[in-house]
Amino acid sequence: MVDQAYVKKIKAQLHQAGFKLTPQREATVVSLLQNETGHLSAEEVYLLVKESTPDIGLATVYRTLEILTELNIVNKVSFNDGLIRYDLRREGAQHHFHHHLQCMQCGKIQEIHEDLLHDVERLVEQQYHFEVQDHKLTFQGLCADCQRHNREVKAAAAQEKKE
Amino acid sequence: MVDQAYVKKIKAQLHQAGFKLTPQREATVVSLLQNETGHLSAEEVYLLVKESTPDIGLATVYRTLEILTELNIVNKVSFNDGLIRYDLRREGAQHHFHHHLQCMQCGKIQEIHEDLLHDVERLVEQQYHFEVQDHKLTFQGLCADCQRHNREVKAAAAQEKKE
DNA sequence: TTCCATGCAAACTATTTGCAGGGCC
DNA sequence: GGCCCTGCAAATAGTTTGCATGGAA
Repeated sequence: MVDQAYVKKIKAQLHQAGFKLTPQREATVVSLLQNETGHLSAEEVYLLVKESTPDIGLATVYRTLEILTELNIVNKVSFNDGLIRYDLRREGAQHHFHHHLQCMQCGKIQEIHEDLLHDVERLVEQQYHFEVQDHKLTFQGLCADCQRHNREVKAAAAQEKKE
Repeated sequence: MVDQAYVKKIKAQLHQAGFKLTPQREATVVSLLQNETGHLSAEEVYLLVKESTPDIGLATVYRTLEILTELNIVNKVSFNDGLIRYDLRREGAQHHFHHHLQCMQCGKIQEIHEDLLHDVERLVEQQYHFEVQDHKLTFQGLCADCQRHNREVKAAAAQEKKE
């Protein structure tokens, strides 16, 4: 279920930076991998890790997430709910962090892994002389499910009016 | 210095939503307008407003910023420093929130008011069936000043090596 | 032994809330 | 009078830090 090769790679990255992959850190990484698109907060990661490693402390989770952020294995993201959320970069996604679709009705967060910004980044570099290293892009709007749901509600209301 | 017509418009928006433009609220709006690209935190807004309205409370600033957010006059933004920052939407920028360039070296935040995402949004709507209402886009990298600075440092180091 | 890493608890910081008072319609 | 708004202080919530302990090299 979890990509062991990726865990190994992360272990190597930690070692190279002078950190060890302790059982707590490994359990944290595994939880993140098992919820790759979960956009988990520190607390949520903590609760998940606790299932496999019950006596881990919340502070350790915070410290691990901080290390993973430093190593650019995860990115901090925020969807304006007051929490920092931790989002795993995909293996190999060195220069292209994925994009998000945030539904303002149901709150669901979808991911887009296609690189949509290549041309825009070239333009920014040329026009604003800004050297782009990374980006964060979130679209806010209505997901397909909520659009359908709204259409149905609207149709039902029209029907009722007619009767 | 401050666009009075815009203040009036905001006043009208508040009224329409059932709020009053009290002196405290007006002072807060004016401070935001005077620092349109300042990406101020609540605390920073508070300190600025205090200059003109010394006995305003921090809670009032928070409450005002919350109202302005609801009315889509400001947007909350976050640059991963743990603070919520409040960014004035431009008058008329109903459907297009501006973009940000965040320099990872000096921390400066630049704004881009050109709409760069029109085509990308069409693509998202067609391909992902997501109805885009708004977006948040931040590029992270090196601003022109820091690039120049780095080149100079590098050149000086090379020069020193030669001598 | 040395050094990193841990869990716990305390500290800290940003933000929110409760409440009594005050002003305006 | 009723209602919204305010300032203050207290409460809350997320995150960070200090410290004594423990384990691996």
